[in-house]
Amino acid sequence: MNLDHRPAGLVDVAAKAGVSLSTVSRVITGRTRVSEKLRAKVMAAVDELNYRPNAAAQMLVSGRRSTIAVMARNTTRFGYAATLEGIEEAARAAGYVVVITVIDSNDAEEIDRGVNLTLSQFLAGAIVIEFDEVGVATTNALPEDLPVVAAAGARRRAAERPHAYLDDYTGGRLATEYLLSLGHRTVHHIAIPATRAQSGRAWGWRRALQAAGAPVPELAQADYSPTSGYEAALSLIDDPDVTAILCGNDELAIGAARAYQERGRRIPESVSIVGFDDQPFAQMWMPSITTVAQDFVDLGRRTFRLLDEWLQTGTRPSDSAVRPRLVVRESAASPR
Amino acid sequence: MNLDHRPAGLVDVAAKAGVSLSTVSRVITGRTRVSEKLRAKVMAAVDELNYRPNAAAQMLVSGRRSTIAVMARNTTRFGYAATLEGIEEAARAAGYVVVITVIDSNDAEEIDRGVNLTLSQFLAGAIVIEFDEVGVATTNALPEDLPVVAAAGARRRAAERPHAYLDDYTGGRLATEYLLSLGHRTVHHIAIPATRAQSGRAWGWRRALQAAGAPVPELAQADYSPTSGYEAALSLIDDPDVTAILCGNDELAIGAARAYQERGRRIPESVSIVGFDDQPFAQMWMPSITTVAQDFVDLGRRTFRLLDEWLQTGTRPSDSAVRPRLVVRESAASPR
DNA sequence: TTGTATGCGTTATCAT
DNA sequence: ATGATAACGCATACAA
Repeated sequence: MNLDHRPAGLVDVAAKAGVSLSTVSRVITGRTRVSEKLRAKVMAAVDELNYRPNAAAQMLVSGRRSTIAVMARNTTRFGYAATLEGIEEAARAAGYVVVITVIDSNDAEEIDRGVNLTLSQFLAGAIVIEFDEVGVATTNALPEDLPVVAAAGARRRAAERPHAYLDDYTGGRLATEYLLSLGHRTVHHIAIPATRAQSGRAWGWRRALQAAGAPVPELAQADYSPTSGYEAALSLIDDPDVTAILCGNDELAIGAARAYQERGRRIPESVSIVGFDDQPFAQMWMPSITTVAQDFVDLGRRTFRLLDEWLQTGTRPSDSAVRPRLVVRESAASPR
Repeated sequence: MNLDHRPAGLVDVAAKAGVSLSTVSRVITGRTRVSEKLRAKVMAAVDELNYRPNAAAQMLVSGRRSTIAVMARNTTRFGYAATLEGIEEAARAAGYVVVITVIDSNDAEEIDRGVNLTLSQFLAGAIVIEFDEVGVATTNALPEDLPVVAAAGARRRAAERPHAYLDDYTGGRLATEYLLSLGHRTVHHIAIPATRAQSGRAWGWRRALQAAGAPVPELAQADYSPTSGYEAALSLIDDPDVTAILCGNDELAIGAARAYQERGRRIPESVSIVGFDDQPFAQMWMPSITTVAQDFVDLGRRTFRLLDEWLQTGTRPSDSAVRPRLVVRESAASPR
């Protein structure tokens, strides 16, 4: 039958059902009443021809945009992936389709390519996962007139764009205060990369130390990987003053833990280690890792809600914070 | 100036540049030669008006589809996330945009909702991450006339769709043979869920055992999480015949390792444990986990290439396998 | 090389 | 309640 491969259109359905094109359109969209009789005929034709509306045409004429873009540097690391999950889930529930673009590097040209590819879509809005500098640069590269919200790893003071954020400043304080309350003289910090001079968690760590009148050690910079936590720990391991380490994420904490354990140092007897994020392996580790839980999936949902609110009401939404929670497990205890 | 918020169109640019609409179209698409003089004027107008082509209109008229859909049950677990990464990377390089839809459950209605949402896009093709039964069901729910390829966790004999797959049958054999060669009388298996009666790796495990004339123990069924590996190990832990365990993934291996170590059983002295996937934590565990490395990112790339080939040539591509590799570390050794 | 005219599949505005 | 018809923004065959 259908010899040429062009998919059936409204006209084809109309012809087969013996009604006008606009009647078919009406039963498809369902916005206007149509007699039961015709509706049935149309549905039959739709089924038979296996008709699917052409999204491009619909968008063109209606101007209705139903896809949102998510831009991120990474999609596999725990925090990023979980945030994406939250966004996708909320977006799908609201009838939006999600296109994802990863921007691998901070190179301006690279960013431009990604932005252009994404913008070639007919977008309702965009969400940037702004856990790193690439994210920040991406947000800045996006046009002013597109509704853009960010999922951020920390609060931004003077952000031009609305954002939902993890209150990791508070998380950093919480963890540090906990360690101090255990009797540690001070707390060292192995830090993840930050979008600013220092991450929110590093900031909270510093504040808590200062507030307690404790010395503020120089922080050890790492990236996100267990290996880098391992190496950072090696630089601390011979220092007898190091009795407690707050790590910027659980990967670092696990890497650091391994560095100590390999050398025969027991945790928490010899050093206390606290992580960040509460990712699945944290509680499986031996000893299980005390950590600051951050609900990334919720962050993703909130971020989408911000965007949705903007699109619905037309007014810029205000920022939204997700609170961290200290999860006490086995890797931290009183010194000695 | 631009009081009403309608974005600039080809007409606006043409007016401002003082040329015809089609000239503008030509410089935008770049498919036809335009004099340098006019091209410059047009570009200036484009810049000034900040013109962006309307993707919907372009698609409608050209019929060119440039977005592909990825459907998956999950996007955060290691294998899924890494596969998605590979797909996205390859697709972006080829100029495609990726929309992602997660199908949370095996419920037919749920699947239909996801499929319809996705298909409402103007798709060039779709990729299903078929690591589980939901993936299989999703593939089946997709229309025949849409180019669909699958990224599978194992080879499918009579698959209706082209697919790239992890040759985890071979991986299972490799790991089992290795354990046997170490001197173990047999190897137990803690299995991940499978899309068929048993996973490819379970099949390879069984075959290797049979080929060696070793007894084939009943397998312990688990899901994907460390916790379930922990629990499965608990059911094995009192059996003195269990000297070697092959786990369906590294999460299970780590969970199982913890179960033994918690009870004071040393690894590999007391039991050998081998994992699957080689995810980042495998080498951080103490002892580091011997595992079968699977390159999920490569799987993603290959899957996209299959689809791309199909779209370019118009002919169904043939399947593509990614080979596993045994990574020997510390968690397996000769018994006693 | 450049401009004019037509049509892509749909929704929305008119009549009827 | 239903049917004609005019946009929507762009690419392209054709004319100049």
